Amino acid sequence: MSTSITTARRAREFAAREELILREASKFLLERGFQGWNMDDLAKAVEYSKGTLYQHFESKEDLALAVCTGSLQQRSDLFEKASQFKGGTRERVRAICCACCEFATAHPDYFHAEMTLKSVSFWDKASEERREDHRIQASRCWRTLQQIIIEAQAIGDLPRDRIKPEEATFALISVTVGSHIMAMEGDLRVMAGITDPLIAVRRNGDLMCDGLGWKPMSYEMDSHETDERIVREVFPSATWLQPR
Amino acid sequence: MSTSITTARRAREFAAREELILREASKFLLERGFQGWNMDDLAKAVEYSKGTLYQHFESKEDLALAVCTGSLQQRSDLFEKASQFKGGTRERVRAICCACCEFATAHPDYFHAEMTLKSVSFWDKASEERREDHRIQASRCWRTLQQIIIEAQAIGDLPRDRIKPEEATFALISVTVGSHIMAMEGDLRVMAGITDPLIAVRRNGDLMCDGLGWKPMSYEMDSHETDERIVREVFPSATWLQPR
DNA sequence: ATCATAACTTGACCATTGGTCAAATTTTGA
DNA sequence: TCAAAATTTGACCAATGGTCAAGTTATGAT
Repeated sequence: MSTSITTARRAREFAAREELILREASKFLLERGFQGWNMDDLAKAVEYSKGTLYQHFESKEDLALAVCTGSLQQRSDLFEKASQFKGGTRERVRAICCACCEFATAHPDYFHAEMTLKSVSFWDKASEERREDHRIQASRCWRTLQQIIIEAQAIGDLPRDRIKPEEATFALISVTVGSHIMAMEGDLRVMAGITDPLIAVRRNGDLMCDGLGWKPMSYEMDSHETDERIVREVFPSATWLQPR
Repeated sequence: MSTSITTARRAREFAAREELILREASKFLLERGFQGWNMDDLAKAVEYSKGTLYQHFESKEDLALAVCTGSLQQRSDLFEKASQFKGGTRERVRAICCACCEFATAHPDYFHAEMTLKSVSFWDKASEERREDHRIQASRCWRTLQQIIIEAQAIGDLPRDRIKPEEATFALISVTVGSHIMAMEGDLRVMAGITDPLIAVRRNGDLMCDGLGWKPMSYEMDSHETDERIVREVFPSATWLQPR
């Protein structure tokens, strides 16, 4: 009876419960921030005792990191989906920016949570395994974007002499993350006169691409029309694209 | 005796002690993150009792926000100093980017702390007065940059038809913040092959300016020579500029 | 010099919460 | 039907943010 017939079901139930915990914790974390909830609340919400929670996660930080990694995985999934959009390289980066918008709609406060976790004292308290998972997902995002950049340089849409692919990837990731964080900031939105923060995210991505010399330039293409095609083909259930 | 002769000294002593508390708390916050220290540790470090700390700050969050606002004030000061650099508009944005490098050197973990504080549950626990102070400092940064952009559009260095000044400001603030955060990320630095993160920060600022169509373009100017002039004239004690 | 009052400082104490573990409960397979 | 194994539980502990009555010091009038 080394592998009983029940072990498979057990494993499935265990995984399902972990899902449940992650789902509830995700709500708490994104709505209230790391400090805004406690493990007793969560135990009550999932209808298991606290001890059971600690059978899945070795600390509150470990759990929060797992939640973030889950979000990041979805982000990577969206990136990969976007990168398969049929079109020129420049349109495909635009699709990546659209993936960011799709992600931001589903996880509006992800980056705050993420930044909180990056503080030394948090990161240390999570398990090494969980940290590794997070690194893996982060690198998936990175590689998806980098792939498009390499291709663009090979085709000649993006200058090869001016910038190295890693530098371009770094620039685009930076502007995307920065725009997200800033766009979610209430006061800044007012100052910037932003009505739709997600348009601003895509716009900033465009500007960075222009800076990289990525052809065609943003003022040579119809962004809105491109967005409509991308949404139709890749994110049909998107809610964030306003009609013109 | 409505205003005794001692009241002035008292006020001075009070202010001095607040400085002391902020200085120590700043060390703790930037080295260990919000969770990495407690009020007892801090009380011991400043050699006052915990009760006295709470005469200055109404909660740990309130104190942490005050620390961040202090950092942000220094950031704004550096921005204003940089904006007075004698040179073309494009050189002056470069000077702002240099101010960011100067700031990042002195406050390497500022943005992590800042992001942590932005979580709902933190922000709520700080006093309204302290939150207002923070808003004021944030808007100083914003306005300094915006001023240069308006000037550049007036002179004709920056196209007026393509983008509104607030949009340009938003784009540059976003890329700066994003670059900072990403540049401090160990794993990403490896992937991006970055040896000096602060060069990458300035480079991204350059690329965004290029995207905005800000003349002269980055490939038409000698960035390193510009940096040397900026450092000599505005940040003479800077340590972050490598010789060519 | 003395003293009543005001201003300030202190640290014992409280409530909350992350984390543990012995005991209780349930499941398993014979 | 039952003993052993696996799982779940929640009382309990330690750490820590925050309070406040008691203690200490400074003040200015006499």
